[in-house]
Amino acid sequence: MAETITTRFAPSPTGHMHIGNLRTALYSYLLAKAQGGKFILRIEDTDRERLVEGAQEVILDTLRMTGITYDEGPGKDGGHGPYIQSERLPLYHDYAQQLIQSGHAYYCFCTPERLESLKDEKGIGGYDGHCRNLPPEEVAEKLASGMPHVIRQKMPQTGVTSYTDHVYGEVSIDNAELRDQILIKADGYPTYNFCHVVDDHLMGVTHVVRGNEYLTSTPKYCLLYDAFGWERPAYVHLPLLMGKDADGNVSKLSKRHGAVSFQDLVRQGYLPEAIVNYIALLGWSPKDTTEEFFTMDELKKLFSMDGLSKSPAVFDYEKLKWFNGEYIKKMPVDAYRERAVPILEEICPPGTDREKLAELLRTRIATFGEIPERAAFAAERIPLDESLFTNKKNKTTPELCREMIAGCLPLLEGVEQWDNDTLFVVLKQFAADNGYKAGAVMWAVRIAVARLAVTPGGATELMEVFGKAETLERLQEAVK
RNA sequence: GGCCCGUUGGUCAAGAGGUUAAGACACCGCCCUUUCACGGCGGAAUCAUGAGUUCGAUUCUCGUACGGGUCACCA
Repeated sequence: MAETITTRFAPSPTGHMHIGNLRTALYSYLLAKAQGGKFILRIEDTDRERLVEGAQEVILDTLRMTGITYDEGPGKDGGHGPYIQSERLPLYHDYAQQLIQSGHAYYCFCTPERLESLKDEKGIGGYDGHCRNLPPEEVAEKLASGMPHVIRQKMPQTGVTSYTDHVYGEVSIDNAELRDQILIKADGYPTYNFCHVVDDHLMGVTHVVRGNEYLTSTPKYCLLYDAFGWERPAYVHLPLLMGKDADGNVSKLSKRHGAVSFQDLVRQGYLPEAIVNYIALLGWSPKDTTEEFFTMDELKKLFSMDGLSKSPAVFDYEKLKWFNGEYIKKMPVDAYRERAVPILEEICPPGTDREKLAELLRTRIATFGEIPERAAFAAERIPLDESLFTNKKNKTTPELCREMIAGCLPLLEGVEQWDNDTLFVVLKQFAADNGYKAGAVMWAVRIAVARLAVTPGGATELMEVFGKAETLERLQEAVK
């Protein structure tokens, strides 16, 4: 049997799902699934100060909405639980003790103040190893007296630590660069640096997929594996997602670049499928195809590590919008109506044909969030700006427009079958009978009805949306 | 600042020694057309830079520049 792989997604419950995190989850999931492997979800809630209520739900909801399903995780024990780090505390302490026994870790009693004094004016400066070689008696004494302490990893002070990343190749760091990082904090909780290593090993994770901000700290984790005598996992570091600010500067994607959480994007009217499709292509590209549209199932078949890019990718909201617009066009009619019509029902007067309007809007919106704005002209009669009547191509003027509208009004009043096709025939005939250009009549009527230069449909389509009564009132208002 | 990583059009990107250097978004033009949109067609636009290796470098090597990441009792 072929060797099976296991990946994981290990988010912190921060209350929102950053889009970069989501992409990490996606790639991690896809990597496992592309090879028939296992995907684990683990909650890393060891930062007690940043705990947010309900945050775990946000994570679970996001995964459910995007179709990223885990084989093991909270509520789905696969024999490696619990999957929430705060419920695994004794484990970490046992392993930390093991490291102290073997001389790979030690107690440190330095105060936060002393640590702070070690930093330079730019806030840079690491631990100096002050407690590295405390006499055992002193340690025992301080421990017995209940003095606050942390446990630090003892780094080698010479030599080089290297590992091979699947994206970036060999990465080497001088051990002298490594500081004695904290494994167990003063509050008894482990740091990410420590517990993720313990958990990944215990849970059988074979491939660690994460953002490239961990690229240079990975040697420290490798050293931990070595200290325990555990086999190091394969590392797959992902290029970062960047945002571009108004000045054109790029940096790690954050709130200042716009909506960056999955929840925000959904709230703005983006479809999960579109978001997934777009971010799948940010930092990865499929082989042998220029295709842009992929379902999760297709991605699962296509994903492979050699399609991963090394360079950071700028998140382009324009392209996301385009994807979303395409997904909206592809939605089944019923699903689309279910989302669009309620929005229109809230803002448009009762006589409006909301379903028709929704249909007209469909090819013109990129997100559902645009609907209220695009339909505002139907929500209420905006004042008519006479200058809109002037149109070069159709050679119309306000005077001519009023004349044409006044002329066709009686005809329209007699129309029984109030729909686009009928109205179009009637107005076209009216134009022909009176020596007007059809385009000119359409222009006049559309402007008079919508009071907008750009509308989500032609004159007669809008007339159908407004209904007979509202249309006639709007037209009469225009020639008064 | 030290260390690490990266650099193909405005953006996402394919290509990995010899190519007219794909494709997509955005942009521009034309067509379709009762406006806009959709759709169709076309266009402009890229290998950061210097040196080396080579018959030949976008592709390999080194330097430079620029960009990013990281140096927490955060993950």
